[in-house]
Amino acid sequence: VGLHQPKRRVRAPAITRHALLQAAYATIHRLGFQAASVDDIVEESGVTKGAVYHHFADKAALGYAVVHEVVRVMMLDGWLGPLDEPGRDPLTALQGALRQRAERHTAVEIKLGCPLNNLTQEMSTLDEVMRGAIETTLAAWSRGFALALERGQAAGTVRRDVDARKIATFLVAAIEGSYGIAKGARSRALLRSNFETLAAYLEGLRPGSRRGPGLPARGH
Amino acid sequence: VGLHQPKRRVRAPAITRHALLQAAYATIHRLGFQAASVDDIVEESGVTKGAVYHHFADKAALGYAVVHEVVRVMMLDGWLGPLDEPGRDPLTALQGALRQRAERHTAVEIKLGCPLNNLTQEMSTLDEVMRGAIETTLAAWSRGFALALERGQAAGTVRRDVDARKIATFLVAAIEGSYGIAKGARSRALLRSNFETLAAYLEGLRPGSRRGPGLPARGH
Amino acid sequence: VGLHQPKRRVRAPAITRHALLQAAYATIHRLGFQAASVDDIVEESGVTKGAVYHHFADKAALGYAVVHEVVRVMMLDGWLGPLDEPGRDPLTALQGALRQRAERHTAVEIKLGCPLNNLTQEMSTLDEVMRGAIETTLAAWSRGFALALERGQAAGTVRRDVDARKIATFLVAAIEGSYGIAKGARSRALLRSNFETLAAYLEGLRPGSRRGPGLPARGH
Amino acid sequence: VGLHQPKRRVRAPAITRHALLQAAYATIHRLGFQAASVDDIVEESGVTKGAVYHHFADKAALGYAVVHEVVRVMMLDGWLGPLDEPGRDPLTALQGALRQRAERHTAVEIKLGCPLNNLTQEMSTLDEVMRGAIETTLAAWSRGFALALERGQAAGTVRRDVDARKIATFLVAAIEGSYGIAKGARSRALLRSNFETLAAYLEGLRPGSRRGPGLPARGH
DNA sequence: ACATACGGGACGGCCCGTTAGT
DNA sequence: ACTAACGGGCCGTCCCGTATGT
Repeated sequence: VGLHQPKRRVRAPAITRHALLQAAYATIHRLGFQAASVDDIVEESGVTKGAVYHHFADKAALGYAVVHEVVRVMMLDGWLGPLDEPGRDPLTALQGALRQRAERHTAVEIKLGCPLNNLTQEMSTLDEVMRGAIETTLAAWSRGFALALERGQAAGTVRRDVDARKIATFLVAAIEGSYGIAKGARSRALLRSNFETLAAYLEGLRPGSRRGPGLPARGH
Repeated sequence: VGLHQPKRRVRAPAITRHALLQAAYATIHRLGFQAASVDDIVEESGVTKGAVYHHFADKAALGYAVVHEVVRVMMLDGWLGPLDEPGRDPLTALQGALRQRAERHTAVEIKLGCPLNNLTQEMSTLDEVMRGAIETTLAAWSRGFALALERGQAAGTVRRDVDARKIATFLVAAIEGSYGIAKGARSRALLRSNFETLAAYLEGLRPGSRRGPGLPARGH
Repeated sequence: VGLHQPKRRVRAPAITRHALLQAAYATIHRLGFQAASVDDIVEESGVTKGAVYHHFADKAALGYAVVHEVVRVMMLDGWLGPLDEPGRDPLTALQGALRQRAERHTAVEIKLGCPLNNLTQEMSTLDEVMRGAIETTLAAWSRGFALALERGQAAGTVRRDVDARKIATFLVAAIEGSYGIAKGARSRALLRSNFETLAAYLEGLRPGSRRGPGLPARGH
Repeated sequence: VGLHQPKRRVRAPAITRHALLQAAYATIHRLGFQAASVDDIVEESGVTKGAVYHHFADKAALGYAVVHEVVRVMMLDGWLGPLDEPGRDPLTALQGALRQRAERHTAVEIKLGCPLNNLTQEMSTLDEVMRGAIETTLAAWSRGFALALERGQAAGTVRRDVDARKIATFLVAAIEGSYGIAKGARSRALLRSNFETLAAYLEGLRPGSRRGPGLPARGH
């Protein structure tokens, strides 16, 4: 009785910090930023509160770091990564990504929604710094799409009479909106349907396309 | 001594309830559901906390009522109302609504985002009942779009080879996504751009359309 | 088991507030403002934390109220009250008060020191509002002494060639200093000695006094 | 990766200890003992927390050392030093010191008060060991005054019919009280006024003094 | 139908001290 | 001798809900 051995004491700041970021990311994704208490994150990460406030000035700073170091990387890797594969035109790559996404997500992921979108709606009016971090991520994402489309235009795989940047921001909005609606309806079918519609829309961006930007064919 | 007269005593339950709903809506729109404390709402409404818990079981119940009685009505009136005007085909009506929206919103409204979208992302994983209220609203909205498109198809103003319901849900997602992105970037220009892209997309749904569902023309 | 009846619920705001002020005064006197935790005060008063933050905005506001409503009244009643007795010249009254004070204080009171002096030294650099409350009290105290001395000068019981206000502030300083030193040395003898010296000093303020403001005679 | 050079490594224990004491003194003077966190002192001193707990057992021990090695020396040097000058009688020396003090202090020093007095009121009920350190300092100070007065009595420059020790403790109390009141009122004028009154009082201690222990003359 | 006093329970954020490491 | 990661605990604040009273 009374023998509760002291904690691990491993002295590995980088690992501790990383564990903290991951736990914070997961908890915030699950509960939202405000509902995720520091104690929740502490429990999830296995480190102590003292460590949290050693590595981060306050809960907000932890949140910023999560956006910059976890969410941003995750989003850009996930959506811009597929566009970098050589030998594939951007439209095909994007369509492939959309198709994969809807299926690959677990049920809970669909239920939890896109972490970036969640944070945007919850926090961007409450914390200007976090909004900045979010905006930076959104801008990088959109710019990645725009650059890919412009490369496609230069290579002749994307119609040249469209505004690549405008389409890029629309894509981001439509993707986030789809995640958002699917979260609200808790429905993978909805996410899939919207991603299909978006893929069809992309089809219309190909140079030869007659009827133009695709429309979802009748009868599912 | 001890003489400090109490607040107004106006025994008007309906008025009190209405004031409460409006104040709750405004405060939740401004701060989010969790950050909006009951005391905030009390202050905004001018009534007292006793009145709140007389009319509503708890803060959650107040939130549900806000979704059902304020947000839902506001959304459906705003987006489905224009479709009911006689003599206008649904596509033109929708394009008109999109054009108006981007301009009519005040700067703070753009900053605050769409209340329904905010609530969806913030709350639908935290409160299943509220998610239900949200889903109901989203479904009604989407169904309104679908019905209008189908009427258009029957009337010959909308192409018949497209899935009206699928397009309807896509429209809802794209609209909400656009509000969300614009909120994150705090940019009316972004909202306008996306709504223009969406309007162009709708253009492609007209029967005679050559190039198909419109694309944003080059050069701003 | 598990039957712990709810608290009293007496609904007597004035009494609650008074209990809070008294408990806060006592706890702050005992521990100092910073070391007196709100929980200490809650425990001492018997009310709950919710009640504290209903009656006072924060801990600081409670502290201000203690200064204004407890400490100030206590100091002014204690030191200026004796000067109001009719038929006694101010010097005699003051000398009497000094004599009584040193003896009447309990050992713990001497150990705890003068609450006003404690707060002055602990808090007046940390909280400007509290310093204001303290300064107000000190000024009222000093002014009370000055007015009494001036009345004495008018009545012929106090020498007219001295600056009453200057002497008044000196008396306040000497009294507070004596409490402070006695607290540091935890010695009633020291408090008594200094009050005697001060009483002798006052003797020299009488009109006829030859050798002038008294000095402590040799040989205790 | 992971390359971020540690702080200066200067292996100079005596210097480190001295820097720590000075920083602790300054920080405690500024904020009080309790409000001065170890991290504050660490930042002010430029050393690290490890160094603090290498040189001192805990925060309290650092505080004791500050009293013994900084505050005590400073007080005794400042007030007893002037009395050691050869060829000056103690009363004149003390009057000179009083005159100088009020003027020489910077505005912030007056605002911060006498460190010994601050510590006395804040800490002597909370920490018995620190109270001991304080009492020792006060006793030495008082004894220094008493010895000087007794030397004056032997030399014929101070009246022999007064109790030197009693006057000495009174002087200490009046000085500390004056600092305390001036701090509370944030007023140099008040400190000056009291020191003048005290100087006049000392005048009455001279052997030939007619009117006796001086009183502040009328008119400013 | 409403007003206000109040109960109780978290939560964010220090803050002191320890210890693995150099 | 000194650094910095970390442990654990407490404190002020706020917040939701209840209950008494009008």
